[in-house]
Amino acid sequence: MDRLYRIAAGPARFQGRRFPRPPTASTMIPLWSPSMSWITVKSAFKSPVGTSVTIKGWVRTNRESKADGGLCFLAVSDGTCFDPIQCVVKGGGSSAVANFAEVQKLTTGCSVEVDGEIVASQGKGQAVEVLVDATKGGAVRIIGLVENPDTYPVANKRHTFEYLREQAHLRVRTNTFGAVARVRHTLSMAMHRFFHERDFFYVHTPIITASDCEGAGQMFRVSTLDMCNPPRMGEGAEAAKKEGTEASRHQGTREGGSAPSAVDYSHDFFGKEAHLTVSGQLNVETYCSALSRVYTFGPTFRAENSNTSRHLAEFWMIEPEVAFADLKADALLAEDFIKYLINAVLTERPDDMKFFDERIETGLLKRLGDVLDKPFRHLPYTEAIRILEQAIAKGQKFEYPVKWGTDLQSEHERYLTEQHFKQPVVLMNYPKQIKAFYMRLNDAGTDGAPGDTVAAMDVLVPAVGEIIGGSQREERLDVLDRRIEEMKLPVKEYWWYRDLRRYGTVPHAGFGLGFERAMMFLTGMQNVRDVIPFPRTPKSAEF
RNA sequence: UCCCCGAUAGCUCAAUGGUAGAGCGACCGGCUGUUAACCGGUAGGUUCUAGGUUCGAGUCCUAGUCGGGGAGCCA
Repeated sequence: MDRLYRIAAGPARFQGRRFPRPPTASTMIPLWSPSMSWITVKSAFKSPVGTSVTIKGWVRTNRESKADGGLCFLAVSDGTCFDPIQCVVKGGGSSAVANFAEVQKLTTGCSVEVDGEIVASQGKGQAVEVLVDATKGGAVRIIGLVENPDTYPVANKRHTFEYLREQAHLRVRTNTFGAVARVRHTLSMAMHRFFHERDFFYVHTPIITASDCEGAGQMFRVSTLDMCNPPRMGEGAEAAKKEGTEASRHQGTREGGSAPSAVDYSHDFFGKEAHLTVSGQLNVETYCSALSRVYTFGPTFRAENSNTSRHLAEFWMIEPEVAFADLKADALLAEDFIKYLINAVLTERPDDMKFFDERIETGLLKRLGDVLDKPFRHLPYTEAIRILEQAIAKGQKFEYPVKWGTDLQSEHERYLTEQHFKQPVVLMNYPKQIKAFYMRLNDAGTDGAPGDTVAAMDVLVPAVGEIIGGSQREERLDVLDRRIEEMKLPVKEYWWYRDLRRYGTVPHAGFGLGFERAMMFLTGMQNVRDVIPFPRTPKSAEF
């Protein structure tokens, strides 16, 4: 400890023993202090006029002028805020920096270190700028040039998002993707803060799962077996070994002859089949049954062949779980959560949000403000069906029929949230046959439903659609077992999940919020591939 | 996975089956406390891949690859 921190006060005593006093914010002297030698562009903007500063960053644009015997206007960004800072580099007389000829040749993307003075700007477009005058110690040190500016992938001009996706390693240097990155960070922090402030504990649920019981779509296999010659079950094992790769080559064509027997996963790394997780919920429920309020936030994997602007093979999901909570409480938590996130990005990243409002989605700020103003509309599924049927009777056209007991289609959800209510809608109490086994069975006739319903909820928001899916969980072992049986699931696999209902079961509820969908909702970005740094989609895992 | 659309200069897009074009960007010059600058000039192409039709294919046909929009699945 004393190697890292200088201890300001003497040793403390705890139960009679001497301990170094734990460092506090006021006694910690940071070892890593870049502000000693340079400051961020963000803090340069906040520095008073007259301050000598050094900044480091990348050139966004370089404009030249013949005024004052020669000037270069370097817009330099270090990503710490939306705006680059303008550095006015002198090129005439004794004020000229020594390497002015090189500075003139700087192009978009070059990295530089600039010494100068914060001054009030003479031009329009910025309040302050960095004056680089050699007589006042001003200098520009070139750190890295852009070789062949003609082919620099993110030249200073408009690019389509489709093109920039192919330049994912450089796209974060653009206005849009820099803003996305900062808002994404802000959203992560706000999300943790929201739960932390409400006594939730962050639980790291596993990425690899060996239980095939999560049941939320196709999974990616995790294996260390030799794909060309995997061990086989029973007698087939010997045959497969003899035939070598021949056997596996015929795996796909199971016609005639002896089909190779199933792969013996007892020889695999975990001794059984393993996959990447599709949800942390079942695991987090175990911690909920001891810590009361928990959440998990991590990557989630779906091997579905989904080719849409709203799906990724690898995405991040936030899943809170609350003990002693019912569906109503769950819905209110979800609403508080979404509003907290909106407020956080609006107050913490006003520069980026202004940009999204002006260039990405006109009216974004108003849309988000409207969501903050009104309570979410709660609506039973059964009532939603009635509204949709009435809409059809009045002439509204849908591609898919509306019928109690079937899932609502995207077009139905969009109608409800974008046209009928024009605000976020929480749909509740869905027919049991279209929802997962762990959702709590409602009493017969809840909301006047003609069939059995479960305590499920979906939060639908304009422009994005389903952003949250959640439910009250089935805490009654006998009812849970009946549901597992009805859905023909392997009850043995759920032994530890069932244990939670055997030993001190409690009502509990939770939801899952797709982090990238929240990003789309908050930024107005229309493609999920543009709100995650390195998107993974079918046929695409570059970078 | 299904339906529709697309792939031509670094980028965005034109080009009736008959010599490959523009804007932006880059480079050079002019002008300017500039800032989506402006004006003039220069360079830049195996038209996604493989077949096919044709005297002749960027253009028509077949297959494939990749990309986009929509749908399903969902978050």
